[in-house]
Amino acid sequence: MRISEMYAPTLREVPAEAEVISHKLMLRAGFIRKAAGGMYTYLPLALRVLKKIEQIVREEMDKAGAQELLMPIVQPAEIWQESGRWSVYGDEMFRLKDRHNREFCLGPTHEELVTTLIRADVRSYRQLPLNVYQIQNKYRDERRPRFGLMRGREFIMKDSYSFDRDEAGLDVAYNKMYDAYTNIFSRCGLNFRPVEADSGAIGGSGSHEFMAIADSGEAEIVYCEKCQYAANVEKAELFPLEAAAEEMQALKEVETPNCKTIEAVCEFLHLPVVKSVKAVAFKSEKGLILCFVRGDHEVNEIKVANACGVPEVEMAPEEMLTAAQTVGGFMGPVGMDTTKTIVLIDNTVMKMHNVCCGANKVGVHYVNANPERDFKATIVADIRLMQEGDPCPHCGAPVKVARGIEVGQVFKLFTKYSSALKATYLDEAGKEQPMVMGCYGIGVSRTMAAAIEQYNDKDGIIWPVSIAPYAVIVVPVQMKDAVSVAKAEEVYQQLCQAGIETVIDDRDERPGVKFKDADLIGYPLRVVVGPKGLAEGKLEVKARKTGSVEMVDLDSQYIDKIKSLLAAL
RNA sequence: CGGGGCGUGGCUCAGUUUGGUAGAGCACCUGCCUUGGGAGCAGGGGGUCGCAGGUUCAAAUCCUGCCGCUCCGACCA
Repeated sequence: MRISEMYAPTLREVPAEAEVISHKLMLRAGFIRKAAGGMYTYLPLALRVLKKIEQIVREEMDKAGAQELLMPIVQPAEIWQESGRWSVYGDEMFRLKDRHNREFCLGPTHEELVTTLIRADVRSYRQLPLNVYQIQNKYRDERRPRFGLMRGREFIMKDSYSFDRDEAGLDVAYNKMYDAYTNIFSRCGLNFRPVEADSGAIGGSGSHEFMAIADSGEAEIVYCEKCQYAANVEKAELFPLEAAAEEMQALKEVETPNCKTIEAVCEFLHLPVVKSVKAVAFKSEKGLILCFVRGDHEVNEIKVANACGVPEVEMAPEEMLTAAQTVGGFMGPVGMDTTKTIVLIDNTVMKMHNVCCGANKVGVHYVNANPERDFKATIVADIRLMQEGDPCPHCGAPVKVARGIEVGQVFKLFTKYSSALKATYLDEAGKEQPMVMGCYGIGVSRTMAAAIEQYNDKDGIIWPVSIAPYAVIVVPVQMKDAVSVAKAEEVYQQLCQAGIETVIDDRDERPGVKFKDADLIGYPLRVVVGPKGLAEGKLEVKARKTGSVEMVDLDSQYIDKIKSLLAAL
């Protein structure tokens, strides 16, 4: 490819709309252009990267026994009504009608379509197991698309679905996908980590997310350096913390005027924050949920929802609360009617002694409150958010916290969709059984963005060789020097013939312009051909990643030398 | 959906407070010159100032409504 002919318009300045580094660099380096909020055109360079990633995905999926197919993006409403998700999905689904006024949606995911596909064709246990996948655009009308390709309304996804006779079969399929994903992200050069993820209403030990480690990631993960434990904070389980034994003191009301935060109360009463209990109120389909955690802990909303058996919770609006509750800091568990309101107490709180908590009166707290004697729970559960330094649930060592970009997820669906959509098979006994399903997703376009988030510097992108749009750029540096221009052309041709994906910057531009563009786009190797090097019979080969420059003799071995330099990256 | 910010040539932005001939840099075109890290000079093309109303002799500028983008929050198979 000749740069003079390539459609890759680079920008000197960053468009104002971009916030994260991958978005800025993809715009500046001529990889993407925005068509609408959360929707982007992939220019030729980006498409090459996406195809590289897709190829890796295909190879690993095929190796794991999955078969590629392609389902329509536009899906009929009926199957979504049948699964019950037509109404559940809400505004996040792009909906449309055809000329006959029939309803459709743009597929946000394909469980319904694939399940109705398979149920029509698979009747016998002899046809199982089956694992199918596709790579196509998905559509989710996000409330807040952001960060360029990291959270778009249209994005490229590899989604696959496994169908098995039973849970043992599902485990096999799941583990194959887990391994395939590990191979895929390793081959893409990502710094990633599989973490345990929340599996919501379906429950079980049924989900892992593959997180590309990046500060710009939207997800928070915890991990243990001693054992291999790693989890999304939403999921991370916590055992109750034991508090040292103490003799119970008499419950006492104290005036705490103007103390609106737990820190203020504790300071006023000269108590450590770990001796206090704070409250957080949520709204759910089961009504008000009052949660209590230790003063220095945070509530994990996902755990709250799971503990109460509701699909989701949100912060309670003021009108659901009393004055003492909303004025702040004065809500407490003592005296609550646990049959009328859901009082959800963190398991650590139930181990505490002589604690300070709100007295449900403005300006008043209790001290020396004790669980069981002074307050009870409707539900006791682990509802707090794991924090840095909390004990690892596997080995007890203090955990670390990091941020990640979710580039893939593997999920055991069990019979959620096969039951709803009646996807059954006949077993050996001729008995009808629901298929046991798993689903597995990879955000292909997001993986490209994640790679840039991980590999960049002040000059631009630094592509891992495996997914770089081209491996090598040849730069004739003195366009007036016909000898070196001709030599550059020859080198370019020979590298192409050797099967190395190469471009030549044949533009009549000054060297600085070419170098800046090459750095910005992030070709792994840059081969400069100029009078200086040629005088000594050498090429100047610079690695984008390390910045190291090597003078390579322009002899019969130079292509092998360049190949080995590429392999070393 | 709640709260903030912003919409002026392809890009980055000034001009809006205090109404009076639409600007700069970059990019683009022509020529000269230059060539190892985004050169220089000269000339040139390109903008219904987001849209629609309103006030005014006169609106990028003031008023009203709408749209879009963006940030924070909420939300997220």
